[in-house]
Amino acid sequence: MSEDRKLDVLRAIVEDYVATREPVGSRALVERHGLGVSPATIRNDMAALEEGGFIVQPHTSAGRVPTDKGYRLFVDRLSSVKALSGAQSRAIEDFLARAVDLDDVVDRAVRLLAQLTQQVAVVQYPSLRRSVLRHVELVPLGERRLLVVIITDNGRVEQRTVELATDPDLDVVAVLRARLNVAAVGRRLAELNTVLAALIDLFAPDDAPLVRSVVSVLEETLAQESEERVALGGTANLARANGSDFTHTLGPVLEALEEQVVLLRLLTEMAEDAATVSARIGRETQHEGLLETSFVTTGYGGDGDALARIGSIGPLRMDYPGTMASVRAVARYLTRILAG
Amino acid sequence: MSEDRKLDVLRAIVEDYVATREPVGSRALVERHGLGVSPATIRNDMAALEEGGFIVQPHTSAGRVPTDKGYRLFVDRLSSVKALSGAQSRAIEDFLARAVDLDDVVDRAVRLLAQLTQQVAVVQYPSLRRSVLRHVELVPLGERRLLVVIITDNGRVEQRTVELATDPDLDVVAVLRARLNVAAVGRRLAELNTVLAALIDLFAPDDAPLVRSVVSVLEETLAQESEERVALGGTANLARANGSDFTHTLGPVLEALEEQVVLLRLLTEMAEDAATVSARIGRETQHEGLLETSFVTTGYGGDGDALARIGSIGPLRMDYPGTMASVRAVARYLTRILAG
DNA sequence: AATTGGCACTCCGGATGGCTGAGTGCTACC
DNA sequence: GGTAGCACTCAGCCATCCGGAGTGCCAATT
Repeated sequence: MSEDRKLDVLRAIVEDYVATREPVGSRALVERHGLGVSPATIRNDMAALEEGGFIVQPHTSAGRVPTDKGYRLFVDRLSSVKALSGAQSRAIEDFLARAVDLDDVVDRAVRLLAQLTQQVAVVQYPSLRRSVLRHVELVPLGERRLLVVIITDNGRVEQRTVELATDPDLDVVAVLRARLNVAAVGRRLAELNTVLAALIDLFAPDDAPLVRSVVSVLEETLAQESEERVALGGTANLARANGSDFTHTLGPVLEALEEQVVLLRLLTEMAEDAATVSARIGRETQHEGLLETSFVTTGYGGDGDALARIGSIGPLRMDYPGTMASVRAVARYLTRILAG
Repeated sequence: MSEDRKLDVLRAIVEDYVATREPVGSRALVERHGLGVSPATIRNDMAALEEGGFIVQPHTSAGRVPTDKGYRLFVDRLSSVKALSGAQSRAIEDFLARAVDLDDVVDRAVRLLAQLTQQVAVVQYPSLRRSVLRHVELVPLGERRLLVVIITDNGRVEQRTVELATDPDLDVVAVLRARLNVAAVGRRLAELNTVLAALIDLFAPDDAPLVRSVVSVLEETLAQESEERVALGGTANLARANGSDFTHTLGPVLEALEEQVVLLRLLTEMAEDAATVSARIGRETQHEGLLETSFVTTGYGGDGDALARIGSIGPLRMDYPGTMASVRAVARYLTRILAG
């Protein structure tokens, strides 16, 4: 009973099950794949695989179905990421390039990935903390209010209004704007706190309240944005007439998807993974609602370490190589667009 | 056979069916509501109602179920909008008041309404065209790019970058910024086009390309924003373990919800309705996927005519009075927050 | 003319039972 | 180790049956 063949059998089971959504038996296996042995032999191998926890039978005398562990082995050792066709690549790039602003880029990426994988797409907004400040703008709004606009190098714009005790002195605002920009532009937002603190001392005591307000709003915004946002799309694919994978377990899945916290936790965890394209399979997601679900993600927007992540969520029996290919492709073009 | 009793019967059928999700028969009807007549009498009334197209039986010898037309009559003549408890009102106001910016307000409103109605909530972003310009900011970004930021009185911020042929002259940018603000601030965005056109002639021919670029970006943004965006929440409520209303027709509904165009069309149509809280019931939505669905909306943010709309989507057999109450309540507080 | 009681009729939904076919595990054999 | 054969298991399907809820209609009552 060769080890190699056992792995071949597992691969074949995964592929067939993904394709047909039916438990796969020994006969079908030898017929559809060119393994040069008899069903009985395969049965022995399957018994061993079941022993190892890679496959199970839904009931006595049915075919076998991969377990989480089986898919995991498949992903880690038995599959390689497909390449997309040239036409597809061009279509992706083209579609993303039409975006008018960052929100639009994210929106398009979500729709695109949902379309490509026929699953749920998730795109995390580029992290404020890791991006580089390009400009800070202060706009007096009258009524003792000041608008603070933060612009980063990847096109993200964040705004807050500050309520002041008195109408601001326009000259002071101008000076503050200038100093802020000199001191902070070109720095990563994460390292901004120290720079900002030093700034306060440069102003006359009379102006301190204004400066302090603005600085604290900036700090708050940065702190708050460590809890990031994600965009979601393609939820309809979960219920697709075609693939009736969930039908009844669908509620919990939708609930999990609405809880951004859950997605964000997973995304952050996966950022630590060694592999460039990383996967969480079934119970690996550590979340009740996602038990029958896998999540494939990769980073984007980074030179070196990524700005944020993009991913696709689908049934346990998803087309892993295909999904990984799509996710990686969209991430690449996304990176290119944001850099350009 | 009194007309009044027939209507009472219809109301009772709707209420019972909404409560139990089971076709309701003549016996149950006389028992649960204090109609002082016998089941046989009710049967006659029901026959008449069926004749009129207000109810149907799913199959011979089952109870009756309201039709779209039946619900419509119920909504128009047989129900009145419930009032919310004081505690509920305070909770709503409180929750919305914590928002930090416009996006957050919208986000909170969606979550709140989804929670209140246990259905899908839809909030349209306040229209740019109807709001008043508060400030335009121009930020040179280097590399021949200029960021244009548009700020409206209700806190919405829109930004675009402009690609230029040459690096802009900073003095010209400053002048342009000043003139833009003088000319445009305080006006509704919809009337901006004419104002902007006049502006170009004030500049020297050398600067015309710059001015022209900025102006055309502004115009584009306004034009583009007539197709607005909506925020969605509570989709998980559709598949709630509790209410298995769709189970199998759920796919098309999710698809429809993802198509913002569909929702926007409905919202715009409903803005024309006379009633303050307006409803589209079943086929009235004119959309395949929403056949088994009703959509209850109302405007918000307006003094007089509304800035945008907010609404709730649920099964045909939703609690109309309750939903209408929640929608109206959230809209009111939303209006208050945006005005403040 | 409206209401009511009675009655025959319809039909859904769940329960029961038999059959089939796919698939397995095992054992004996190469 | 690989293979062939065989007995066994069990989900899924179909057909049948039955009870109950609910109706429509008619004749009797007020």
